[in-house]
Amino acid sequence: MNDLQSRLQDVAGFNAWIAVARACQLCQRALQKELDPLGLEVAHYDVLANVAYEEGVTQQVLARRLLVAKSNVSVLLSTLEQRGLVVRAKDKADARVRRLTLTVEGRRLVADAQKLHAKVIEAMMAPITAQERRVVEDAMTRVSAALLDRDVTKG
Amino acid sequence: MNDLQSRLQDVAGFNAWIAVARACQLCQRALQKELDPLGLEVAHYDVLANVAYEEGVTQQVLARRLLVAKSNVSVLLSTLEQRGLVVRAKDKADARVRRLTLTVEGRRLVADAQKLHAKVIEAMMAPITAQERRVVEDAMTRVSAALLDRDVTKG
DNA sequence: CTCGATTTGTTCAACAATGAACTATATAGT
DNA sequence: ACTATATAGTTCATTGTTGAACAAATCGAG
Repeated sequence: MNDLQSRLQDVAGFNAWIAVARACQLCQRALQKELDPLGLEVAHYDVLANVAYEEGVTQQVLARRLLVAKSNVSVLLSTLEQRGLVVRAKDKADARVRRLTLTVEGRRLVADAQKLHAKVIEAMMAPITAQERRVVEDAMTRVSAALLDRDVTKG
Repeated sequence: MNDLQSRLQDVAGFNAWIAVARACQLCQRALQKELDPLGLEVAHYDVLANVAYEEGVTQQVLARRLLVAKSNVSVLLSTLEQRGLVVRAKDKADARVRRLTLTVEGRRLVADAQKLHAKVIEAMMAPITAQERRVVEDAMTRVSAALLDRDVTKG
């Protein structure tokens, strides 16, 4: 097999992936710019949004879901707790785990943030048809599955 | 308009976007794991790959392309230069700019790294059909355009 | 020509994310 | 019961990334 001149460009899916990665980084930036006025980092927002989505979630689960280190979640929550946005409550059944809930102010802030987040998503998804969105979601879900699979298999 | 119970989930394209973001993070991780044996960070690889793609590129252009701070590019290049992988040559016409080129060893290393990168992309794109790839690339390109547009328009 | 405004790249201080080491609780095997 | 193992969360040192301040070179309007 002659791969002397095989270039990365020629790998099937390479250009598609570059487009995905670029869009992702740009989205991250746009979201951060929107959240700035709320004094909220994207990382903090991600935590709040997930707690809002599932009250009583634990830090470990949160870390796995957000794909960040649990030590990071710990630090982020310390800040958010000091700001009075979340509370870490001890679990009755298992003294190790802290169940996370939002305070009233936390709920208010995350609602505001989600409106801004929705604005960004709507703006950037505007040029994409409903059918394309379905294809993208479906394809990316399978990509994630393939990556997780590989991760489990190889290491 | 009653948006009292409007949730982020209901925003068209939200779930598609979550899938994209998740796939991106997982890919970043998988790539890092592959590059570890070469003693290469993804950030360093990104720089090398771009210089390989366009020899003589400047640091500013590189920073814009990679969507990172130019100060970061400066630091990354210092490391890569010390490792003997790239050279920063003064431009004859404009004494401010440094033209970047790979050394022989840099070329060798980036070739190895790109083989690993190709492996990751092939693995994760395997479950996606050629047609889907086209849709994804096309859609994500338009998403990037929309985000850049918004960025320019708004601030 | 020349003075102000831009552009390229560097340095530095602040900060955010990580992995490793740690404490404490819980679970399982004998 | 008792030890070993695993899990939840914290702390800390290290590292990477950023934005701001800066120096050097270029450009441009008058």
